[in-house]
Amino acid sequence: MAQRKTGLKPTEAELILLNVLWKMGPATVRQIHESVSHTQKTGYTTVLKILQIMHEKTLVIRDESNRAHVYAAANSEVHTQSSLLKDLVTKAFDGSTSKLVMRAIGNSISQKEIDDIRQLLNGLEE
Amino acid sequence: MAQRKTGLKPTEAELILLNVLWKMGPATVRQIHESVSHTQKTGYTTVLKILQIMHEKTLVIRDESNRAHVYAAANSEVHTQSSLLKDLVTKAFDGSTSKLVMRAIGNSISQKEIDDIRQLLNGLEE
DNA sequence: ACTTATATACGATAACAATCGTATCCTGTG
DNA sequence: CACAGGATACGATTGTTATCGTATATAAGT
Repeated sequence: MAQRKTGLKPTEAELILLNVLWKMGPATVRQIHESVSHTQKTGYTTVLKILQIMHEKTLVIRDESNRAHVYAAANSEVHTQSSLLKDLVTKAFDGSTSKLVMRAIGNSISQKEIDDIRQLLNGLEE
Repeated sequence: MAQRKTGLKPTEAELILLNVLWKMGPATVRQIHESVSHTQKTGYTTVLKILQIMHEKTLVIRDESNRAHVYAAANSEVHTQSSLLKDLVTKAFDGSTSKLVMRAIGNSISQKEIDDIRQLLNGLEE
């Protein structure tokens, strides 16, 4: 029931690694594992394996010119965020972005965040 | 790497069934399957099985007083939506709700939706 | 050249998700 | 009361995710 073809959604663990790559930029497995091990207790080869799988899925690209391969996210953070949001909108919000937005806002949000959003709305209108 | 204890996230298939229950209210397996089979080609016993699992996970409650058990969502749509959003915010938006909101709005949204959101922001401010 | 440290590759495993087939169990009707 | 229709229960199967252990390869010192 999951799509394998186009528009593949990163799994839980994959998303964690992508976040690291977006923050750090291209990095070796060792660097990625180092970074991730602050919060996760996952082993080195596990991270390696996940990255290899992500490579097959083309979620990351890698430079193999050096012995220690250098991995980088294949898609931008923005692109991936949009994709995940779109997925959630269709599956849990009846396809309505505004429903999602209003639910998100309703949850809890600061005055500054409200201002930021209003600002964005103004910018959108022309 | 998934939490089993509290705050359990419905899976793909489970979310589809929850959506049906939210729309229809309490329903039997047959009714649910009927409704879902318009868009999914899933079998009757599959739906039954998923509902049984959801019952174990307490995602649904059921009334067994009649032969055909009557299932109902254990949590409200709003509650579940909020929970899913919170999950996504922490995993893909660095914990920032406004980042998520702005990304969602940036995606594509109609004038009416913009108005709706602005309305809500105004209401929030006192 | 040998050894050591470090990389990747590969295969196995356990948990979970999704899907059914089959068995079993009511229950209303003739 | 027997039985046919329809409901739940119970595995079994397949695919995916996450996790490692072990094997193998390679580069750098000594």
